[in-house]
Amino acid sequence: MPPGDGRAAAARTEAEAVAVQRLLRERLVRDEAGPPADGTGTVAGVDVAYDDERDLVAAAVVVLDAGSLEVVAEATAVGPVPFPYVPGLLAFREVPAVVRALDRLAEPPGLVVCDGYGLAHPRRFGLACHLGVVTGLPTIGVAKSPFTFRHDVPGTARGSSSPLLDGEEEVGRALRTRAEVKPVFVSAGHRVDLDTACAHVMRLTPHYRQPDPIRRADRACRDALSAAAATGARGPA
DNA sequence: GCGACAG
DNA sequence: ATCTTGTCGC
Repeated sequence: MPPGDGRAAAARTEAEAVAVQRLLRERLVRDEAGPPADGTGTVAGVDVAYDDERDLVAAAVVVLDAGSLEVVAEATAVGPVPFPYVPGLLAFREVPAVVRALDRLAEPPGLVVCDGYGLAHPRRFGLACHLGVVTGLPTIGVAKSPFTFRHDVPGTARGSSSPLLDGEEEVGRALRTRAEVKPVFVSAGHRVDLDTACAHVMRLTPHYRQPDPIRRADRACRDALSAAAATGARGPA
């Protein structure tokens, strides 16, 4: 499917969503290393906030220069909530608004960092994989909890990691981005391998546990949601 | 069947 | 995700 064709990934029921995942998964590219984590190019963070009372979802994309980590572009999108929260089907709730926000950028980012999982998923097709296949962009997932997977506690030094395991299979990595602080859970998405994903996450976490682009996107989508809720509007004026 | 379960 | 004060530490 062509990049930006978000509607092709829509679903109304859980069974339909699972079927869509299985179809989209065939388009997942796993044999590319991904953009080098050497400070060149741009990296975007995406995140979404909800107001279920008002049936509003707000997505934000914040694009940073990969070297300086300064913001070079930003976009948001607001709309109705398209799908309930179902573990394993988060993408159907988040991806449509994120795709609309990405479409508003003048230039596509070199890498997209998602707040959630990629291959670390019951059907190996988490949010980051889904967004990557739908947009064609390289993606990785960075989650704050281990979901259903197990892992040994990594060393306490920044940069220590241990495999995130589904049985014997390494589906991601518990990566300590700050000494003495809970690790984050990194997994590959589309067109990026796990080692490269972890290297990017290290570069993107000079100060905090979570990658800078994610933190900025988190703030931006909350702001966009507040503005939309106050106005009663579903788009910028 | 029951519980656990990214955001 | 979201509801929410103070508190500890750099």
